[in-house]
Amino acid sequence: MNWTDERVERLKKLWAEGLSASQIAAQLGGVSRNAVIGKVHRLNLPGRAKAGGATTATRAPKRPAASTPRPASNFNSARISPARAVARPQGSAMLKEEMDIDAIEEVRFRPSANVVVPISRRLGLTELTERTCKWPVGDPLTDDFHFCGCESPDTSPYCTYHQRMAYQPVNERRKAANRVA
DNA sequence: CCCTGATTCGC
DNA sequence: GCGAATCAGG
Repeated sequence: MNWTDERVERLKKLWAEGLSASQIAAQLGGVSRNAVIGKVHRLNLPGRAKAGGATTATRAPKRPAASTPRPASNFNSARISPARAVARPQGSAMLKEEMDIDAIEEVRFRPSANVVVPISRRLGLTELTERTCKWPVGDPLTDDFHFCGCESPDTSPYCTYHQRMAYQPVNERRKAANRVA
């Protein structure tokens, strides 16, 4: 995974918005937070530490809107807490069963307390490339339908977040749904 | 422990 | 230039 101009621009933007290095790494995909931090330094982007010492982000106590829910377009939250916030509030058009499965996915596919959800780039079908996540978002019958569009590794049609969902067998998902219901 | 960013250094 | 390993702090 190399630092293309496009990825560097996204890095700069997200860093300027105050997202943490690990969050940015999740948005870009294919890089670690260390890689992001390293790149930030090489680009001479303004760091977040106090001048001088070898210490850390003492400053930047209030990050803009990064770790708190964003404006709330349907998929654009940076973080969600476990049992909360369904990622696809396509409410009216969504089947009840589908909502249940989504809710379970929120809980089942979390590596830790928080799940970093990629910010959908809301690409249309014709905007997809080999390396963009092809996870569909929303109801295909509405104008709002789009694809995740985040960076995906060439080994998968999906970004790292959606791979977890894509590879979960459907019957497993249904069983899980029944268990809870 | 979870997280943060900063630094080092072999590649 | 890159980023894993490590450090140091919250």
